[in-house]
Amino acid sequence: MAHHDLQAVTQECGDCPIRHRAVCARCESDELQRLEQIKYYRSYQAGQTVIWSGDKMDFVASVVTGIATLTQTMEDGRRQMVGLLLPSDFVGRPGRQTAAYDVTATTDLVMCCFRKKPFEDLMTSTPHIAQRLLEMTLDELDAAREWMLLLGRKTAREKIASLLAIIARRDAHLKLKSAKGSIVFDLPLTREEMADYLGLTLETVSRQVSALKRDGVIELEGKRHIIVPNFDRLVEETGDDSDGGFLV
Amino acid sequence: MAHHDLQAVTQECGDCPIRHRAVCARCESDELQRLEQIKYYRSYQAGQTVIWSGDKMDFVASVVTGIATLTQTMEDGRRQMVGLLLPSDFVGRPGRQTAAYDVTATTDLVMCCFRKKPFEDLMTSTPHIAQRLLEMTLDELDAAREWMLLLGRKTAREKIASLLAIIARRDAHLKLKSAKGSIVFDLPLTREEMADYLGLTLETVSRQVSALKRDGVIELEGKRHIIVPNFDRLVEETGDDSDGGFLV
DNA sequence: CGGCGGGTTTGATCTGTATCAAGGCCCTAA
DNA sequence: TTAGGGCCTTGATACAGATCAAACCCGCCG
Repeated sequence: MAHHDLQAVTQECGDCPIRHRAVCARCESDELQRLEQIKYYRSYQAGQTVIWSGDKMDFVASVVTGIATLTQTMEDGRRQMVGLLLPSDFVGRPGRQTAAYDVTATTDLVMCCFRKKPFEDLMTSTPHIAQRLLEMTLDELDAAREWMLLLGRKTAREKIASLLAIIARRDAHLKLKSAKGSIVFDLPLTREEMADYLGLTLETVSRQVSALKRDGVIELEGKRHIIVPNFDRLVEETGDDSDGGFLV
Repeated sequence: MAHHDLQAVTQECGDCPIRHRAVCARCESDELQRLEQIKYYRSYQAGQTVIWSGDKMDFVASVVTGIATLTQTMEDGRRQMVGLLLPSDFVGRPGRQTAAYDVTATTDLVMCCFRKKPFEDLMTSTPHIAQRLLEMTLDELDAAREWMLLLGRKTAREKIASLLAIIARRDAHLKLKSAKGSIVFDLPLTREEMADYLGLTLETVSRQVSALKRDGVIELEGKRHIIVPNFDRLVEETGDDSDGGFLV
């Protein structure tokens, strides 16, 4: 199960998701205790940069609320998003000194941080944490490979449909399903951020969103509020095997 | 250090690289002993499929010699390579039943396999293995993200240059440096495989290789033998920050 | 109320890469 | 020796998406 219901997490494990994601699955109370002792919180405003690529990064962290992105930028300014961090996702790499990517808050953001050194110590002494982190990293690697197929081989229309399906799917449980089974959600990204995610320009994103609307695949209320009347129809547009299209 | 010299590995740790990559770094003799007991070897001919996406996969493995690829294929036949496995790289995922990608031998290939169940048992009982695997997976994730930037934002010429630089770099220590500092190596991939790696068509790959040759960035002997007279010049063509261009 | 700015849409045009097609090179087998 | 088949190159053309440019929407502030 790639993503947990945030509410369930917080109910089960207190306010810090990493306790669930990284430990709780097989937790022992003294491990929790020790994590508890080294954690602290940081908040960021929408648009704020959490850390720049190349900067010293002396903590690892887990997203509590809000959304952050990992991006790479080329010298001439071309940008590619390489990670989209949702609540309970993990940032940072044990054993690395400096950040490899720009991390930016795209919404207001709260992260639960652990200073790197104590966290690494904890990791070597409590095997469950490394195992949990391994599982999470393997999930991320799978997601990255899915993303590579999208970037390398999908058309603009398929890319947009895929992104909408990903967003609809990942937090389907938080969203309203209207009586007749429509799925409704708000885009957490600007057109430009969508473009950076998909390897397109913002104009192309805008055009393809309009095209999907014109063709009745989605409906729009304002710029950000999306209604998907028929999820299967959307999945057909992604180019993916349809059976991957389960909705939790 | 992302890749180890295969010879050093085999000298140090016997004939099975995973012993080094997954364990040796902090090894204890009884762990080695137990890995030893569950390992076995499999060989494949160039072009042979190791496993199809969706097939049952009851082992994990490590490449001993040769090269394998991970690819994803869409229903209509579009293909994207999502992994390039070199000696000492790891395949398979503890905790997953079925293969997520097609695995293909692009050269003759020898893999060192471990049946999944005993390997998982070993993993839960010896923390070093999970930690080693975590490091390796994080390296792969970094590589995947680099690859995403390439697929999403680089031009065809930059993609080709990047791939050549990656190949040149990864096994620089195996290759001849001629007197005046040229780097020389053989492409392990066909034009079509390069295209699947880069999200291009084989015609575009061919044209851009010719263009780099015409512009003196590389020299060709036959179709596969590459001479890079000036590595820094090649790196300039990749679009990457130059300081990433260290040559081990 | 009016102006302003960020995010967005839409139009016109350009261009890099795909597509379609032909031919070359080299190895192997008859 | 020739024939066949991978693999690769090159040319002509088509087209998806980029680029350049203008205008829209809407919330905010003076």
